[in-house]
Amino acid sequence: MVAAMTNFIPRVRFAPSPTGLLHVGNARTALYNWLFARRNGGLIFLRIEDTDLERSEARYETQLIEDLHWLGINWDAGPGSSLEPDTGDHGPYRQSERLHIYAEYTARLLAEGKAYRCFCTPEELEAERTLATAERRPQVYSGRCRALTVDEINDNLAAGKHFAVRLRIEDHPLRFHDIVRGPVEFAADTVSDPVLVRSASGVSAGVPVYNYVVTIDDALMGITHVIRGDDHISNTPKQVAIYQAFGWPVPQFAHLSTILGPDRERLSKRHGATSISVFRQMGYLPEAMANYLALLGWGAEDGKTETFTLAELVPIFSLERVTPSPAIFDFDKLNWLNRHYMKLADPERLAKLAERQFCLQKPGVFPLWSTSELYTAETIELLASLDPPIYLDIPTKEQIAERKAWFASLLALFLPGVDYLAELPVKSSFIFGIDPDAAHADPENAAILAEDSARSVLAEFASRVRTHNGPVSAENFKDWVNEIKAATGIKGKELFHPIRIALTGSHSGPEFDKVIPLIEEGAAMGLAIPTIHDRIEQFVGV
RNA sequence: GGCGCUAUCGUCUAGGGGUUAGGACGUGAGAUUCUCAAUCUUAAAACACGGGUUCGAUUCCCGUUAGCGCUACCA
Repeated sequence: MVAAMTNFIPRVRFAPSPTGLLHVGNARTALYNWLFARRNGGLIFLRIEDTDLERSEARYETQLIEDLHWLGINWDAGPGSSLEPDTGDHGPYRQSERLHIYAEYTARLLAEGKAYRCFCTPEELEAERTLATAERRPQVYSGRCRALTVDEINDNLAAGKHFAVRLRIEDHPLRFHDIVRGPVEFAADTVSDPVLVRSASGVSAGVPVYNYVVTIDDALMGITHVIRGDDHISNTPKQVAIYQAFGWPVPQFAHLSTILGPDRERLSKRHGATSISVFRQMGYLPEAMANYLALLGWGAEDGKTETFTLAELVPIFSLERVTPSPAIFDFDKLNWLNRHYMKLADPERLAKLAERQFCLQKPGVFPLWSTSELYTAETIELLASLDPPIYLDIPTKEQIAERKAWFASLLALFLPGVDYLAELPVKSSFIFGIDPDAAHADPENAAILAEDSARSVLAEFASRVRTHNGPVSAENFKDWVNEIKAATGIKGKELFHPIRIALTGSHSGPEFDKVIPLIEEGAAMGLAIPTIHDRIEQFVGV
């Protein structure tokens, strides 16, 4: 590799437009840039492409930075850089703050005759294009204004005609090396002389266009490897021509394939979650997301290993192993990875993240302890010692410990069955109470409950619950089940299903000897959770 | 229409002139369980098509087809 030859330091950039939430495709581009930079001892910059002032919004930039950090990606310069202030030696890193830079380069190109003024109107250009399509030719600009004489130009200027600045494409093939696709070549006559600077009157008058700006920025920032989406392949010959016109070295390119939805169309909102923020809100773990993204278009050399931390990825990542073909986003595999990382995750961290999900979905019961984290024990004591005392409506230390333990057993019970944390409150919903009417109304439940055996089981069970004092333990439950089995001769499904429906609203769910204590302990703790007794009264009372 | 990119199980991929074409997700079956999930075991599942080159091609070349991207004075 080039890097091995000298003390050459690769420089890459991630250059998103802050016009929306960070999409998984862009996130993967960012990740590959980051991995490449870290692998090769290079530098990575974040450059905000906000020249589209109408669509760009500051809040998207903030969110973007947050999402990248969440994934574990950092950068050496640019907004949000943790390593260097925004004033890096090649800044500023927002294109809107760089507008003053480009004019001198345009002047230089014009002076050297490498660019020219184009006075063609949009209508004329449109007519050229329709003609070209009709004649089955490539839609390239005719180059009509290339040969304008000095007098003609001056006349046009004097007449107040608007002009764009176009680059003169030399008559030789435009080639570039693409690390993931190999050599790519475009014939010169299939590429229009690109517009560098707009002519149109109005706000965008004289504003340089994307292809031009990107190229100048990349060159000025010393970018050596341009790693980006493959929707830029067709832009690349134009950019190469710009590098050549300035006599700048052409960087290496790596065009990453598109990420598709299950229907082979570009992944979009109608396929479900597509932005990093949304996955994050749903309670996906960043290490799962990063791992999945890394796997989407890249594979380890052994062809077998699939789970990697970012740190493990860095030493083995290589752009040469990136696949050129488009990849379909597989939610199932992401879920599998997320389950994998949930098993490995620190329980405290998981509990914190999970509690957040419950706070959103079960506000009547939660938060269990997180409010208390806003106050120190000293503050609480101090307030309580005032005259008159102020008691904060927050749990005591003992209560918090108790609740954390309870929540931990809830997690232990339900975590294996969920793909991501937001599913937790849904799957465990019955712990917090059920709707007896809905439970009866369910057709499968109704069929089970209609059996005579179900009636006798429930009657037997209810009488035991009613005569029992205090919380029902797993032992109590086991004894009762055995007693009922002996008394009625009913066993197996016929025995368990009706009880399960009465207690949980469904004929399937986690083991009773875990569920029963969870319910009773939660209720005993004063959480808004109906006891076994409450549930039976409610259910058989219907 | 033009230009370009792509093509191995349903999906992500490994491989590479001679292989039982490997792994993972998902799916099926079995074990376990009152049930679900989890877990373990196990099975099915692929080189798009047609021509070359070659003793031999899924692998190299050409073409076809299909998919996607670009085709703007958007980014």
